[in-house]
Amino acid sequence: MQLVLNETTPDVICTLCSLSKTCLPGNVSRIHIAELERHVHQIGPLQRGEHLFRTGNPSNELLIVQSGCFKLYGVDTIGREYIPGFRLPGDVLGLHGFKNGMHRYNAIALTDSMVCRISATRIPELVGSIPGLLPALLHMFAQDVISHVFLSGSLSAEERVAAFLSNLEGRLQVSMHTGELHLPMSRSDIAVYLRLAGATVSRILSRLEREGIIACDSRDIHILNQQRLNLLCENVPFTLN
Amino acid sequence: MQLVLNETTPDVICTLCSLSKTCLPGNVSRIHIAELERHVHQIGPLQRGEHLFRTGNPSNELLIVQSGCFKLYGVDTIGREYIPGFRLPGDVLGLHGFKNGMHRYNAIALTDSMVCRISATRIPELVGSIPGLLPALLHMFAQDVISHVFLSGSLSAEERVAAFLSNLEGRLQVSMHTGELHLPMSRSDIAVYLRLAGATVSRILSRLEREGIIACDSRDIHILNQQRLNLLCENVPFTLN
DNA sequence: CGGCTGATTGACGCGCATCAACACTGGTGG
DNA sequence: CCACCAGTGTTGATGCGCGTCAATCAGCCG
Repeated sequence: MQLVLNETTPDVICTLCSLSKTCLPGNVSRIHIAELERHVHQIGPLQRGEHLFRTGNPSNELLIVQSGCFKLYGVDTIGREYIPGFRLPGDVLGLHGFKNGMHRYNAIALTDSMVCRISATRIPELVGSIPGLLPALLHMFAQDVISHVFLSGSLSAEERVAAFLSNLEGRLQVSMHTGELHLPMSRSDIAVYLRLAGATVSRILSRLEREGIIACDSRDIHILNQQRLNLLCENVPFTLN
Repeated sequence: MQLVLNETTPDVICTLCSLSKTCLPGNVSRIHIAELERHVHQIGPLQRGEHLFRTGNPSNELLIVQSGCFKLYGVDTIGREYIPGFRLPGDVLGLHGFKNGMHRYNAIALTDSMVCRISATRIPELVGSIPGLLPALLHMFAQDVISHVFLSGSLSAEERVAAFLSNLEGRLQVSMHTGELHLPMSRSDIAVYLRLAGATVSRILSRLEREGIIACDSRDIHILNQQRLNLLCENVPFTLN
C-alpha cells in the first residue's frame, strides 16, 4: 500500500523547522525560502509500522525526514533481510530512486514520523530559481554516499557496534549530547544493518557494559565513557558524519 | 601534486564520444549538447600511476572518466589501505567532494586515462538552461550510492569475487560481451576493495578455475561459464549496476 | 496463567585472516 | 647470455572471530 499524497496539505514553514540549518534551506537565503516552501508538502503523521514506500513504488520525489525515524530494508533473493540504513530527522530518503524512478527498498516508520516531500519534476525549476539549492541537494547526495562507505569497511564486530552507537548518539541528540539515547530499532535490526548476527550484537553490548563503557536497559543506552567508546572506533576509516 | 588545469584545452565533442548515451548527455537533446560541451574540459592524458586528485585537494568540479581506469583509495588511521571503488569510462569521480568541497580519497590512474571536467560553479546555470541535465546528474549520484551498497553486503569471499568479475565484465566490455577481460588492477587491489585478504582472492580465483568457470592468465580473465558464475552471485542483493 | 516475541548467553564449527614458503614475472646490470 | 632482485601471485598450515544453533530468561498481552 502506498500513501496517497494530498497535494493540498498545508505547506511546511521551513524557517520554523528546527532542522532548517542542516536541511535543504541551509544555504538558501530568507528571500528564496518562501518559494521553496510553496513546493514542500508534508506527509504524515505516519505511525510506527506504517510504510512510507515499498520496493518498486514509483519514486518521483525527494523525501526528507522531518521527525521520527525510518528503517530502509529489503529482502534478498534467498529471503535474508538487509538494511541499508536508518533515516533520522534531516536525512533524505530514496535518493537511489533517481537511478530509474523506482524505489529500491522499503521504508517503514520505526516511530511516529513526519516527512517533507518535493516533487522531482519541480526540482529543475527550483534549482534554477533558488540559488544555493543545488549545492544543498548535492551535499545531501554526497552525505548519502558517504554513509554507505562506513558499512563496507572491514571492521570487527566491536568496531561496528561502537561506531554505530557513537554515530547514533550524535544524530539522535537534537538537543544536548548527554550520552543518553533511546534506540528506535531492535537489536535484530542493528545486527542486520551492521551485518552481524543478532547474538553477536548482544554479546558486544554486554561486553561494553561489563567494561563500564555503556549501560543498557533494553533500548535505553547510556554512554558512560565516550572517550573509551571513541577509542574503539578510532580505526573506522569513516564515521557516518 | 595536483594537476594544473588548462582552461583553454580544446572542448570535448560529446556527440562523438562513445559514452554519450550513458554519460551526462544521455538525456540531453542535441540542441543543448553544444552548450554543455562548451563547459566540458578535458584533463589528460594521465599516465598509469599519475594522480588525478588526492585526499584534501579542493573539489569544485564534476569529473567523469572518458577513457582508462582509476582506483580510488585512502589510508585509514592505522595505515591500512582501503579502496572505495574503481572508476571506469562513464563513471563519475569525486561526488563525495560535494559534501564539503574537499576530496575524500586519492584517485590514481591504473591505465592511461582521459577525464572530462565541469566546474562545479557552472553546474547550477547549466542545470537551469539544459533540460534533462539534472536528472542525468542525479542518476549518476544514485548510481554511486548504489555501487557502495554492494560492498556492504554480508557476502562470502566467493560471492564477492564472483560478483566483482561479473560486474567488471559488464562494465569493461565496451563492445561485445565476449567474456574476456583484462583486469586493470592487481590482485591485492581487488582484495582491498572486496575487503578480503590477498591470499583469499587468489584461492577463490584458483578454485573458480579448477571448477572450469573461468580461466586465468595473470590479469587476463576468460569467463568460460557465465551461467555458473551468475549462480554464484545470485544471493548478492545488489549487483553494481 | 500460558503463549509469544525479543534478548542474552553458552557450545561448537567453519570461513577467512594471518603468516610463511615458494613460484613467476619483468627489469637491471654484469 | 645469465645472475640477481624486487614485486606480484599462489598455495599450505594454523588460529581466531563470528555465525549458527539452542537453551534460558525477561517482557508483553490476551
